[in-house]
Amino acid sequence: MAETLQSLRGMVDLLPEQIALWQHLEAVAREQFRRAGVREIRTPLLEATELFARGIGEATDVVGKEMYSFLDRGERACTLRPEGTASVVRAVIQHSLLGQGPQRLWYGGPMFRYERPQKGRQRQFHQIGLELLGIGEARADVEAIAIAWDLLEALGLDELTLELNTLGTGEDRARYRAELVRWLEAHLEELDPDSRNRVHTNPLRVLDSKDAGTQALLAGAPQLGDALSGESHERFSRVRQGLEALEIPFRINPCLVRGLDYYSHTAFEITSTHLGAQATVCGGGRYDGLVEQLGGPATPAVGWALGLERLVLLLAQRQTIPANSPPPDLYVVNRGEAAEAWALALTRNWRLAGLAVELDLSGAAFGKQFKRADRSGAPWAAVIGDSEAAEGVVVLKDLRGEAGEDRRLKPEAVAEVLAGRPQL
RNA sequence: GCGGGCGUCGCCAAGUGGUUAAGGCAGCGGCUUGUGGCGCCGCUAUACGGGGGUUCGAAUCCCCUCGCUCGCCCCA
Repeated sequence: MAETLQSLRGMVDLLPEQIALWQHLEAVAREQFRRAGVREIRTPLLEATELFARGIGEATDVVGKEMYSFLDRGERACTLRPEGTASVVRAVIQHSLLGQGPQRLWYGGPMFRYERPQKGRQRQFHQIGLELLGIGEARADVEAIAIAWDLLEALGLDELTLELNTLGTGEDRARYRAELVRWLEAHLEELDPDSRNRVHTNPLRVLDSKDAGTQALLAGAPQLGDALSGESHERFSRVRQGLEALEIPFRINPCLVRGLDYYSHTAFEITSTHLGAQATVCGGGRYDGLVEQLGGPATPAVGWALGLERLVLLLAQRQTIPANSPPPDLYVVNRGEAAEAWALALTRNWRLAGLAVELDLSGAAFGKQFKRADRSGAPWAAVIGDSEAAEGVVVLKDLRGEAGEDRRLKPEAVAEVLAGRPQL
């Protein structure tokens, strides 16, 4: 036997058994977006590396060490998209969509990050995301969050926590960052080693340290809230009031810092306690500077992304929906040269009439075929042997009924019987 | 990139140095050459992730390697 091949690390197959769950998820999301007046956009999986470098930020982990990047045959620097927002913004700019007014868009599909796989994290993973472009109102943040929240509720998920924070404007954050770094440098000796490393690479992250000693120390650190302008404060309170008015529960988390550079003002995460270490199901926020940074007109925007693998883990735990695809309506048992040819034609006609029909192609003994018919889960079997083929009739057998007798019917009558309108 | 755990048939799983490596499920064949669900019998070509070593002898011990998995970092 030849050596077997495997999918690449972190690239998983979704087998037929799991597909019903995924399709359910996608259907619920589509319906949610339809109701919310959000249109779908599809962008390429492959983009110029520069798009992500400029959009997400050179210094972030996503860009610095997690991208699937390579040179194509024309020596162009290409990257498999690690997230959706940058591509959507690029497309919106490229096609001047903002000239038509604000854009309410959603996207879905695979994303790629070169990370060590673990629970709820793959190298190829799937996101569904929302972007509201051209709307700067605090109400847009609230609406975006509400759409995500309602989508998760429509999936039957509860025990979710919405965490909320504000990052202020870029200037607010830069001012605070400098202040925080000064303070951290003064207390360098007291920090845990992990946090010490982050003082210069990602100082805001230190606030989120899991080390108890560091957390205690941080009580005396400068607060992001104090560095915010009055306008930023005002804006954040409008977001909070909006959520309260919609009765969407949330928790203020001053340590919540989004990793990507483009965020400003509202930042939020929806987490579950049933996922292990990778608890974030949905993450998002406002990114008012991104469109301009990518060469478009200054445009406020807010959005989020949902991680589908994590949702699937939660749905599978809850057994919210059946995981199997439905059985066929009719199983065609057939044997004999003339019968087999006729069965193929009949199967096609029944399918054209809208029935889900499985044709037994084994040519095996009737007994075997009935066994398979039974296991297929089909409620009915059509039996076609050479005598039926000669007479132009089909034996219709009720596989599930108590006293279901076999009936000899014209093939045209089969669809009627299955539809519950027997015609004798 | 760094830690921990694990790798026996398609799936679950016994076996921890010694004649032919249990068992269950699934699959296939037969009992039953045109009627299934139950039952019985049999099969899945020497299957212990791969390579090397120790030993009279290894799935069982050692080394290396690959893979999976959980966690760190980071993120959805």
